[in-house]
Amino acid sequence: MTEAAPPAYQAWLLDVYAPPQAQEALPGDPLCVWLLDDDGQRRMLLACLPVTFYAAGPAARLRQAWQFLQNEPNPPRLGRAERRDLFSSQPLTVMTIDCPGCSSQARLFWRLQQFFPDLEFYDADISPALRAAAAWGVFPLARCAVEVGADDRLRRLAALDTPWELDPPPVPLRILELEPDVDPLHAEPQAIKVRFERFSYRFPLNPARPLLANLAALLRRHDPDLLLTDWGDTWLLPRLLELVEQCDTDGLAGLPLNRHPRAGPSYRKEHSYFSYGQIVYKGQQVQLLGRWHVDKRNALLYRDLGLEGVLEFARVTSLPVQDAARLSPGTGISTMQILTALRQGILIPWRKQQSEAFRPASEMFARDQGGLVYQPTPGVHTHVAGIDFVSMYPSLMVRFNISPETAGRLPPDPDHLQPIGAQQDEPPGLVPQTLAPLLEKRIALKTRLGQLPRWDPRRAADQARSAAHKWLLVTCFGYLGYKNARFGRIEAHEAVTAYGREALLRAKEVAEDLGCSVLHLYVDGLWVQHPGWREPADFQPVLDETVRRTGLSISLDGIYRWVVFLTSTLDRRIPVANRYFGVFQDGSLKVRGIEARRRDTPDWISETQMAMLEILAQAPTAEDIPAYLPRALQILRSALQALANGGVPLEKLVLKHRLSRALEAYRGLSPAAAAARQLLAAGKELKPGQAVRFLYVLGRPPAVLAWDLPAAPDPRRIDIPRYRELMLRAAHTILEPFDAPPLGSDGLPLPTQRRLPLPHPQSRVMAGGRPPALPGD
DNA sequence: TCCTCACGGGG
DNA sequence: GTGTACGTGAGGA
Repeated sequence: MTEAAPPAYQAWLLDVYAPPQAQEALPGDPLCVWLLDDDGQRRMLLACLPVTFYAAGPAARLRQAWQFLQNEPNPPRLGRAERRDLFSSQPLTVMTIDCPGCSSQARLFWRLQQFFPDLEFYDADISPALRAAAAWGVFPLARCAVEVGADDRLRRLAALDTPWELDPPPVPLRILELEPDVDPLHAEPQAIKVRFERFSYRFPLNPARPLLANLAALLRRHDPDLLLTDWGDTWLLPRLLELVEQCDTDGLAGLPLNRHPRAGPSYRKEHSYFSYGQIVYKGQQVQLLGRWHVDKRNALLYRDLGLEGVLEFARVTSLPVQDAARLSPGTGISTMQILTALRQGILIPWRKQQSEAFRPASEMFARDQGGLVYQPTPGVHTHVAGIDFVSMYPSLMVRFNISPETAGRLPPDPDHLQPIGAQQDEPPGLVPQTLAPLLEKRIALKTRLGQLPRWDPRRAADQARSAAHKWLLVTCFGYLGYKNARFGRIEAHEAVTAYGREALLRAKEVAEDLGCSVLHLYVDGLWVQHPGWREPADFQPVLDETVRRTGLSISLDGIYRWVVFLTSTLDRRIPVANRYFGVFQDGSLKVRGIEARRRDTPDWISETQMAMLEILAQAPTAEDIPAYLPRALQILRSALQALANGGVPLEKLVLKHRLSRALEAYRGLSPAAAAARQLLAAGKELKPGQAVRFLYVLGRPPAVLAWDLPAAPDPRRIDIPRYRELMLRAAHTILEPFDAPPLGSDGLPLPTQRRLPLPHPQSRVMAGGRPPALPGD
């Protein structure tokens, strides 16, 4: 960043942002653009990007706003124009407000909406990175052509590739990893560990001066693009900044965390928010300028996707890498829709005003049914294939052009589901346009994954990238029906589920027409049985014909050696839709809804239940299962013995619950709330969305002991009978379908009378209700 | 027997 | 800074 940039060259785009507030008054209101050159230089260039936003409302108010803006210190250029509003058929007349750059736009908009809160605003809250993405066609890590002017400012930036490349050139990023020697929530760290490539260092926290000097030297020497930390948001970086203050070294220059000159990191406060039907807790964040900070412990997306997935997420959404690692996938899909709208000149509402159009309640009930859920035939089944639609909901949106602006004109009933090749007489809407390339790339990635040999090093990266796409595709459906989404519309949401139900029913018809019986249907998947069929090729005609009749792609999840659909534990006559387990022909298990799949189940129980299932999975056919039951029971008995002897590590008995509300808001004293209170008394406050860990102990209910207390738990207090009960219940779940006799408290079969076989209900009820889960594929 | 609370899905 | 299902099962009163 010291040498002058050549007038024209190629580089990777690392980041785009507005200068920090203290430095806003740069001439021309430029953006900061970070580039990584081929010679390894990291360079910050300033770039001008004029932006326009819009206001609409009654003419008299707009005239007042016009006057107001003209009296501002640096008045923007004003005008009148017609623009397309996604939610109305007529173009909208708007006041255009041209600003020299993003910072002045943000300031003007802030002033304007304070004095004119009754006006509607469009394109008003778009981040600089998105503006740049729309104007220049660039995205994070894009390979770019760069032209630099005589004033050393960026004159032209243009992407040479697209986010849809399957094999983007690898970007030689420099990554410095930082972590304390112990979890700072449980102990006071004594040292900080640093890793860069194959070097690692360990610096004591005390005394602070040499620590800071060493870290500063490493930051200068390696100049990393990414600081990858453990607890960097909540502990490490705040602590380092404190030490900088205390030592009164050179201030920020003493520890160059930021690459941006003369700017400190920015903080975001901790908060809890609702996502995916549950409260999520996000700790305080420390964001850097000119380099990225990602706290592995506080970045949801990073935890799930890893670096490769996060980079892919940033590429396809255009979100800056540092944000991409931390945000939820819902933000990603929303960003992509905004970008599509920006590029097409569609107005982007500031706050969504549009709400669900009034409809009589009866009609709501009739239409808003969610995914189709069947009642499975309970018990053990063989010769069953699991068949799933591939990315069903996003595929429906693309194929049937379901989008907020097209939803009102959709055919009223789903009989219009047409086979492949059907003509679309409307241009694709905003949502399908946004999704189509994503779907295409995901399919291409998955196809390639299927062809890569197991040992191929590209597999891991492709898998992470494929997972990033899956997240985006899964959330786009929820966003369509979310009332606060900018481009959401409930009718579009309902159209998707209606088409989905129709497609699933057609698949069922196909299977039945070809002589199969259908054991179960679940939103985007079906389980079909044919006594004579064993090979994938046998079921292929069902797949092919379903593709023909629905126009959607479908895939064979696998053929089961056997699969068990469970009944309700409260009423043995009622099958439940989403509790089942089975073994594919290759011996791998598929397990849904039972204890081992639940996050709140103690590890000891999950592991024992899975170990028992692994034994049953060794049975070559369903008829052989009885011969394998004794070995499964043996596993159970040794687990119970270990429990009785104190041979189970206490951490394997820990239950985890996520707190859904503030502690005061709990009505009764649930086990989780009781444990959280113990922690509060010990000075550890948990916020909604954080998990509380606890053990069951002897005593009056709720007899729990919080796990993260300062004092180590006393093993003698463990409620052994209760854990035994939980374990027997989990064992029962998987053994009962095989008519295994009931178990005594020692895990031995009880010498009682034979039980009656399960009654099989003849009537299959199709339940409504929204799908409990969203099909990705 | 009622009420309250957390979980699922994906990989 | 962004998805407020809905059915099941467990725990407590």
